[in-house]
Amino acid sequence: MGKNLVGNHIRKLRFNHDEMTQQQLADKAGVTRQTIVALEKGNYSPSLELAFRIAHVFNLPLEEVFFYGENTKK
Amino acid sequence: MGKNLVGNHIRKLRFNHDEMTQQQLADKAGVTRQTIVALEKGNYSPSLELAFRIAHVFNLPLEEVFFYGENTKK
DNA sequence: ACTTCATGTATAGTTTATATTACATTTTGT
DNA sequence: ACAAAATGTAATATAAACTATACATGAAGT
Repeated sequence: MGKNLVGNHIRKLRFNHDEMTQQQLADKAGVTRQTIVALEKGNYSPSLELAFRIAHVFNLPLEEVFFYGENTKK
Repeated sequence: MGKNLVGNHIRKLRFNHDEMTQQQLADKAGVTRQTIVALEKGNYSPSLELAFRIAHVFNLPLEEVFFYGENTKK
C-alpha cells in the first residue's frame, strides 16, 4: 500500500549503461540486492540519500534516474 | 548518529522565495511542521518522494533544493 | 547433466522518516 | 506591556525504508 508516486529507470540503466548486475549496483550504491530489487519493482521509493548515490553510480543527475508523478510500476 | 550526507536550502528558500512560514511549507508539502523543522536542522534526509514535493512547492528542480556531499549543517 | 550466476520472491527484524502532541522561547504588531 | 504568531525542542508512536537470510527458477557455459 501507500501508492508509490516515484518511479525510476534503474533497470534500463543497468543494462544500457554497463550491463551491471543487481548485485554490482547494490555494492556500488552501498545497499543490499534486496533494496535494488524492491526499487526496480517500484515497491517503495528510496531515501533521498540513496537516490543520490544510485544516480552517482550511473553518473547521471538524480532526476534522470528518478521521476515524480507517473505510476510507472509496470 | 548516522551522519546525514544530504543538505538542503529549505530555510533560505522559504525566505527568499515567498516569505513562507514553516507551517505553510509543511501544508503545501503535505507533512507536519516537525518534519520541516527536522529537515532544516539537517537531522535527517527526507524520502525521495517528499524531496520531490518540496522542490515542487518552490518550483525548482530537486537538485536546486537538495544536494549531496557536503555536511552543510553549519 | 551439472554448475554457476542472475534474478524473483518471501518473511522477519532493525533503523530511520514522519506524525502527534505539547510546551518553551523568540519575534512581531498593536 | 501585552497578545499573537513563528520557531525551537523534545517524547512517544507508527509507518516505511532497508537488512539479512533463505530458497526457487531460469539462463549460460562447460
